Amino acid sequence: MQIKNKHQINHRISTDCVIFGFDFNQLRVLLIERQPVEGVPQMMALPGDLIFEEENLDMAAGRVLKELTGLNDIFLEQVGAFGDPNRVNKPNDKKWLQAVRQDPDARVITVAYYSLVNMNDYEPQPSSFAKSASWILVDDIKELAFDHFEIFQAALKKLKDKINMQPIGFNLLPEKFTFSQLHKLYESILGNELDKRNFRRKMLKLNMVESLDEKQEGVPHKPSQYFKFNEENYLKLLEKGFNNFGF
Amino acid sequence: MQIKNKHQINHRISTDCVIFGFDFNQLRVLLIERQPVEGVPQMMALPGDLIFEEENLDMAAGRVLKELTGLNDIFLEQVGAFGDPNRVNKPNDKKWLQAVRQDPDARVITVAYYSLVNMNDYEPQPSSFAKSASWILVDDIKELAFDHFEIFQAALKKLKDKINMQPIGFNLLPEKFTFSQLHKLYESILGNELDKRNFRRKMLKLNMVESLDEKQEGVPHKPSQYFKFNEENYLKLLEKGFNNFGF
DNA sequence: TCGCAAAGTGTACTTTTGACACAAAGACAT
DNA sequence: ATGTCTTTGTGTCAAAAGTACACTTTGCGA
Repeated sequence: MQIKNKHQINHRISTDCVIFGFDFNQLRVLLIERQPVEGVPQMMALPGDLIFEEENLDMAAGRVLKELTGLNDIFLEQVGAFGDPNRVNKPNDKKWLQAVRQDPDARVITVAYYSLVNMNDYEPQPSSFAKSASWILVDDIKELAFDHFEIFQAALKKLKDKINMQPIGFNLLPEKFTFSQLHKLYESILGNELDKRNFRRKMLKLNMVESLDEKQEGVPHKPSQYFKFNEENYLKLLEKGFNNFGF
Repeated sequence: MQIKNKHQINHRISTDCVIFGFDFNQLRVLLIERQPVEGVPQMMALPGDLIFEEENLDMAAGRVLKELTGLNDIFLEQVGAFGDPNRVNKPNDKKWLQAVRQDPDARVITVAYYSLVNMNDYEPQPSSFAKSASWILVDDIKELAFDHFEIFQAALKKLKDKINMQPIGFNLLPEKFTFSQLHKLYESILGNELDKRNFRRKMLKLNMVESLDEKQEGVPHKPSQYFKFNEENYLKLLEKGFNNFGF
């Protein structure tokens, strides 16, 4: 192992975000439509951007999220780094091209994040790339540009694993929610059915949700009670050396 | 968000490896002694290197592992990307200095990996940085150079979480092992005691280990049976939609 | 007042967990 | 050969958790 010029390679680092939302029925991801490019099949992509000079990784991901959704202080966690010198499709919007042209040998490494947002809070932003954003059903995502499909899969797996270890699902719901919304959310994330009664029993036993003195109104059936997440009780659970919900 | 020069920043990407080993009693990590540098307190560091031109991330981590331990085809998994433009201590061995000097603004981003090796297979390599490597008890690691302590903690957490989801612990043991070695291994990783009988019962129920027709010899006490990991049975478990061992 | 649609509730059975103590095997020293 | 030392290996019982399953309640609207 010697000192060689081959170390002296430039890298472009970007960040891509897998932004999950929940429409009270199914799980969705916010994807952007890429500009059509000749000879390249049109595919959707994860929102992302190059990293600015004065930013660290988390800040860059937060910025992408903010520019796209208008949201701040949102659940955001790293998935990992992806990238290969032989990466097939190079990105081709203007910024990327400009950056890459100046140094054609630059490799692209992307640090992926996933984020959980309450879809109701989302408002499309006027920024250039945000205009073409839309919420796509997770089950309908079959391919994405670049290596974004691989990133998406890794993010989804991470979400599945983590929902068993931390109460992160509440980030996808409004502050007040019904039990069936919560139930459906867990089913959507985990990808399988959960018995309604057993789910409710376990949730209540864990003591993580708290019933509010408020009911649904105007629904053509028995109105459901509203609940909210109780963080204090969750912290108590943690102190007891808790580590797996077992869903 | 406009096209600005601030995008045009160069990055050095390195990889650092948290290499875990198990001495049949406690968990250890392979650390290297850094060259003493004036004015900088002497601390141990994770082995790592810049990424070569023709490599992808996984290959670079594999190369570091190989140069240090002589081992190939070892369990190796990404922990994540770390790095901050304001990173306090910059590395200071020669390669790093040379690389960084040519572009003093270059930011360092490191992609961390963790690896599980059988300590018995390890043989110190003659390569420069491998000479100063030694196995340090996990419990004795209180500080490391750069942001390596943070990386180490993230790797250890990942190991703890993952041992409940996949049978990765066997990578730390020889092919044949005794039940108490396995038991002690799980205790070392999880950081708490596990009841001997209950541990054995669960392991056997899961059907992941298989008893061999071979016993310890020459030990001044009742010799223990040898066991080995049974991968087939584990795959059957997976098919049943298995996801958590619950240790 | 009837029908509809979703909410909300309990029980019996099985499986898993958790706590706990003593006999068995072999090496070695006397 | 006998005793001592050290670690292996084993079973039970009670409590907790998980699983499977169906009917009543509520409010709206026709």
